[in-house]
Amino acid sequence: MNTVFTNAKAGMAGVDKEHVQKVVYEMSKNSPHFKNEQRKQKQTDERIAKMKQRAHGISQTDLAGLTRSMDAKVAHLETTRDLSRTWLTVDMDAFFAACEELDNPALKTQPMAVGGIGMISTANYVARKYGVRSAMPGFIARELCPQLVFAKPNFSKYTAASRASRVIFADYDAEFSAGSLDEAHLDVTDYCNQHGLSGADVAETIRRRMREEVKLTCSVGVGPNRLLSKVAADMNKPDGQYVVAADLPGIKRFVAALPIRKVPGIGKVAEQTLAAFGVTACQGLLDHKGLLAGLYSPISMDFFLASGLGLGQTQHSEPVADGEVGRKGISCERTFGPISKTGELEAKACELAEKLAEEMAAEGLKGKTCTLKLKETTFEVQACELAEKLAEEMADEGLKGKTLTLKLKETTFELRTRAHTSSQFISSVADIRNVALRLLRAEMPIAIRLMGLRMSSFQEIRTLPGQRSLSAFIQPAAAGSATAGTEQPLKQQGAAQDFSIAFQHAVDALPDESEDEEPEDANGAPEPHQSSYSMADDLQAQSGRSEDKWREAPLPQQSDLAAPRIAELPSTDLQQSCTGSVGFGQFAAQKRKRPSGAVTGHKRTGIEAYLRPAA
DNA sequence: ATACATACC
DNA sequence: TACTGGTATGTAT
Repeated sequence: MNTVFTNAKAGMAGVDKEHVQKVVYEMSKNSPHFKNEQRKQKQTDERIAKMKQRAHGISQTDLAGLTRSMDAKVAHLETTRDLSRTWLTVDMDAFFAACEELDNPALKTQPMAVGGIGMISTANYVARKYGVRSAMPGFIARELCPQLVFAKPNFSKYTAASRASRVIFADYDAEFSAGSLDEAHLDVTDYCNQHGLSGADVAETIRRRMREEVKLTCSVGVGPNRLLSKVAADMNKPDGQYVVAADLPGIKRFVAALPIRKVPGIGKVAEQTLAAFGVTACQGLLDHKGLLAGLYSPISMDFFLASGLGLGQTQHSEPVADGEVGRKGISCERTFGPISKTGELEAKACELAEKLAEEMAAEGLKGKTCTLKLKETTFEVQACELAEKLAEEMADEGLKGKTLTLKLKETTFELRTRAHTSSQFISSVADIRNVALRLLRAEMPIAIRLMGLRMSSFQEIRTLPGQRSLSAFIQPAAAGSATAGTEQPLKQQGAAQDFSIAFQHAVDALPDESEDEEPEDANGAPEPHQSSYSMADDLQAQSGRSEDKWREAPLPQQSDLAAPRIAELPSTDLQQSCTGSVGFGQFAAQKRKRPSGAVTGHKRTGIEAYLRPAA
């Protein structure tokens, strides 16, 4: 049973859920994706079974001890409660879709989704009535709503609207944090005190200004911390607001009844594992704290209990220190649809086919062998292109990193990640590509639909005072491109204000902003022929691990970098057929030590069942 | 350090 | 026919 697209969401009231579920199932049931979903569900079921077993082994005595220990934890957490702050979470309504309607008002009355046949990122509220929602593949959406209009995503438009909204936010909290293009968290305590206003007043004002100045609607949550304001922002969507008062009994009542799935950080899996122990609302997190402590990690328990108590961040996280790299990683990933299989790749396939024709004549090779080699080479080309993209993005931010992670999504939708940490910081196309190709070749043969590269472990940039890069100084909010997830306080009110006043002009002007500084290589040609970093040196330095088979593969020659690359790249033998398309996906693999137990200033996602090693 | 999983938008 | 892309973090080894 596929439950992916049937979650209760804003705008889903009155939807024929049974019908939607049936359509989704019928469209999915025979696909590799569905098989993968079933595999993952089985994994979750097994995890739950293990947890049940473990729970069964907990004696009454153990349970009493665990409960006492959790009581102490609750008592401590309670001492950290701060009800003196007023937080706002502002969430734009159907953001991408609303931006498209701004440009084409005729769309307002039609069911419309931003995205394509493969994937939808946002649907307007008309489309949501049909069960169409974000993260739903377009072909299923079209089945649910045949009249559905698809709008092509236009990120510069969304970035411009986002910036216009941030100009407003900055008036109420200069250090607001942007969760994504369409969401922000504001500590409006000082503003409220200075102007004798309530959080609800500010929420009203922001919503009005958003309507007038950006021509979009948003929903606002008000609460004494980020958790509560965020949850509140969802309660009256769209175009509404909700206040969780800074009143302890009221907070406890509000949270007790809150379904755990509403808590940011509790997703589909945690919802299921907790439900297996009777926890469906946040009150259950407190009621069963002893049992849960026997099943989940201390980190998870801190998070569960804080959530159950309605505790959340009350202060902005530390600003990124000068010379520090704010982000932890940067990545590029791509799914190769039919497009990557046609055009250029096919032309190259023909070239190779010609070359191989002679051998075939001499040795009687079959055409199928030729095809397999082409497909493998295709992977390498994709890896090279991703390396180029990644290097470009890193150059934009002046980043150098040590750990490169290759992500592969097989045609079965199973994921594989392979990482290599270099002895030196690298950033050039050549260095990234060399590592990427090594990692990739060790995985051959493989049939994939998605490929990605991620660089992490960045070198801290130690700029001298006054040496901040021009682009970072002028456009702090734009430097990271249109990707979500980076938090960058807006400091440059002057420039941004102008932007807001001339919103439409700004939209037109935007594309220019992304290309500043850093002259590019002529014709996108490869980096200089010598590379600052040699993987061979790394191999020597790390010779203790020579049993890794990818380390034995020959180093790609620098000449491989010259276009056309495909014919020159050495290809290795494939044992089995690669059917399906080629793609990219990439994943983070990284750990940061965090003070456990510190709830404030600690963004937490992902709850894992914690199974202690068998004694 | 590496691999895999979960979560958010 | 057809199910994204980018970032962060937790768990296990």
